[in-house]
Formats: sequence, C-alpha cells, structure tokens
Amino acid sequence: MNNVNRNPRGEGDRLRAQLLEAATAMLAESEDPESVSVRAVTRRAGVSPTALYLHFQNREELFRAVSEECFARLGAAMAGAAEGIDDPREQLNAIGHAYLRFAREHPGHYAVLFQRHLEPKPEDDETKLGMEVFESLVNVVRRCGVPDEDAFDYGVLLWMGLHGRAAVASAMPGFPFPDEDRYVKLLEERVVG
Amino acid sequence: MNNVNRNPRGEGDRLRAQLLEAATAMLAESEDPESVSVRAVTRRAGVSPTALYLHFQNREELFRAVSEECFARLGAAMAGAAEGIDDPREQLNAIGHAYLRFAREHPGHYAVLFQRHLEPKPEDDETKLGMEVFESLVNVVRRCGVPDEDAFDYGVLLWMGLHGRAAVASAMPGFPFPDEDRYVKLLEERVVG
DNA sequence: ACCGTAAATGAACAATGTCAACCGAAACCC
DNA sequence: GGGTTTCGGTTGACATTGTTCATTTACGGT
Repeated sequence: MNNVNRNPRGEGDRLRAQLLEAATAMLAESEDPESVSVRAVTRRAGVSPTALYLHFQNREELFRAVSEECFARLGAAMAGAAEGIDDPREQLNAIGHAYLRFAREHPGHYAVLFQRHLEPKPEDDETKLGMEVFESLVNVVRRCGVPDEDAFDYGVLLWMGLHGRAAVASAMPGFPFPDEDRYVKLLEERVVG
Repeated sequence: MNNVNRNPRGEGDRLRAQLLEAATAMLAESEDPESVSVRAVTRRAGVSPTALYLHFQNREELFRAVSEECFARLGAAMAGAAEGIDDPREQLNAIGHAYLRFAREHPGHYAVLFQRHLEPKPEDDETKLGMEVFESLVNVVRRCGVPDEDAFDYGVLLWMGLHGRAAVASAMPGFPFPDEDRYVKLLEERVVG
C-alpha cells in the first residue's frame, strides 16, 4: 500500500470520511454485512487494513458510524416524502411509503440501523439520531387530531408496524404480506384512524 | 478429538441432533451469533470441526435448522400462554405477552428467526413453520368477531407490531418504549379493538 | 477373522479482525 | 538551511474462522 496521496497535516480525518463512504457504498452493493470487512473497506479506500484503526476503535465502531449516516438518510427520505403535503394523514401515508421503500431499496443500509450492538455506548448518538427521526413522525401524528398524550404511543405503534414489515419482508421473502400500499393504509387507519 | 463414543452404524444422524442442541444452547447463552462458530459448536459436541459437514452443508444450514427449532419453541410458548383461556381477546393479550417475553428472555433464539438468509431455499421449511405459528394467531383474531376477510390483515398488523417492538427493544435499549403490558394492550386495542 | 463402509479425524488454505513495531515525510524551531 | 518532532500511514505477525480433501477408525454382517 504505497499510498502516494497521503492526506496533508491536520486533515487526517479525511481518511475517516473516505472509509465511511467506502463502507456505506459496499453495504449498499453487497448487502451482506459480513462481506463489508475491514480489509475490503480499506482496500476500497486504497489504504492498508490497519489504517482503519487510526480513525475507528474497531470494526464495530465503523458500523456504528455507518449506522448514523444511514439513519440520516432514512430521515431525509421520510422528510422529503412529507414535503409539500399539507394534510397530516396524507403526510403519514407518504412517510410510511418512504420508509418501506427505503428498507426495500437499501436493505443493507436499513439492516445496519437495527443491528444488535454488543457494547452499546452510554451516550448513544445513534439512538439519539433514531429518536430525532422518530420525533418528527410523532409530530405528524400529533397534527392528526389525536389526543396529545396518545401521540407518542401511536407514533410508536406506527413505527413498529413499519419496521416489523420492513424487517420481516426482508427476512422471510415468502410471506404473503399485503402489498405496501395496502399495508400502510391499513396500519395508519388502525392506529390513527 | 479421539471421540470414543462414536455413534453406532446407521445412527450417524444422532450427531446432527447433538450439534443442533449444542448450537441452540450456545445461542441462548452467548447471544452473539458470531460466537456460535462451527468450531465452538463441534467442540461443545465433543467432535472435530469437520464433523459438522457430515450433517449440514455449511454453517448457514446449521443456523437454518436452529431457526426451525426456535420457531417451534416460540410457537410452543405462544400456544402455552393461550391455553386455558377462553376469551379470544384475553388470549391475544396472553399471546402478545408470551411473544415479547420470549424475545426478551431468549434474544439469541429470537434474533436467529429473522436473520436475513443469503441463499433462501425454495421450499423454505422455516418460512413454512413461521407461517404455522402465524396461522394460529390469525385463528385467535378470527374468533374476536372481526370481519372474516380482515382477520389475516389484522393478524399481520399484530405480528408486525410485536416483532417491531421485540426487535427494536433489543437493538435500541435506550428507546423509551411503553412497557410491555401497556404496549400489548395498546396494540391489540388499536388493531382488533 | 475379514472386509466393506459408515462415521469421524487431521492437516491445510484462504480470509478475517486486530496488535505492536516501524517508516516517511511534512511542519516547526533555531 | 539543518535537525527534530510528530502526524499519517504501512509491515508483519497472530489467533481464529469456514471449508475442502485425503485419511483413518471401528461397527457389523459374513
């Protein structure tokens, strides 16, 4: 690994970004998280395997960082879907669709979000980011005219309903789910109907 | 690995059962599926690593078999919880609790059920077993007096709601879920209320 | 006693995550 | 400008993993 393009002084963090990008890209392509190995990621970034340890404590931490990135992307997809819609129920519908679509189109990115973490960090930035995305969902629920103290609970039910379908559809492709359209409608009708 | 207790002729399949049991037990204890390695399992069974390949095509297939076993256990837990209860809504409640309890008490066993399979078998016995467990849930829903054509959909919603909570609670321990009691009640009230 | 064959082993390979030691050049000091 | 530090990175090694192939053991019918 004779990396000629070494980063200039004080900007070593650039490699961190490159590694993150490489890992994220590989996760999008290969979709088998095991194949996103330290060596594969560093190879892709054009550096030696151990260079990763200059910027991440270990592979797990790299994945945590990827996870944050993916949470942000999911959040963006949901926000983008709700944009330009006034009726909160229609917003919910659009958000539900965007959620399932994201999970279907980026299975690797979605899966990494809900991976078990072996050593959960105390100040879990990732959980915090997930919370943010969730909060925005609750806000839409709140505008649906449900009792204010129920908005959180209903938000949870919606999220779990979406995650459940996303996860199981990916793990058990044979299961005869209602199609996404019907499912989202069904779910939201029951929860905030 | 001088295994003195070699299995008698024609009963080599007994090792298969032992390996399955070993893997299942380890998954219950360690809860990190990666640590349930071929070598660890065979070591536990008192046999050489390659002996596994006499009974399973590869590690993946071992996990699929474990998964079937765990589906059966989950199904048994749910059935056991419903036993002796007449009112279908109370049955649902008990089933929901049993489901979440199983996931909480046996996170390894639960996680293996919904793992992504890289090479999904065409005749997926596992999906079939999952379907059976699910069918029994739908039957209870049916007895709740919901329109017959809705029972399947509501069953899906219930299952997804349960799975969602089980999965996310395990992946994001920090998330402020309603406790299990309240969650189950909430979910079932909304879906079959 | 013998021998086919079912049951299992052993050595080996490539790939992985990670550690400890090392290197090269860019930036600072005088 | 020459010397020194230190940032950004590499080398080499180790233990462990899944898996293959060739080999060995011992059961059980003859």
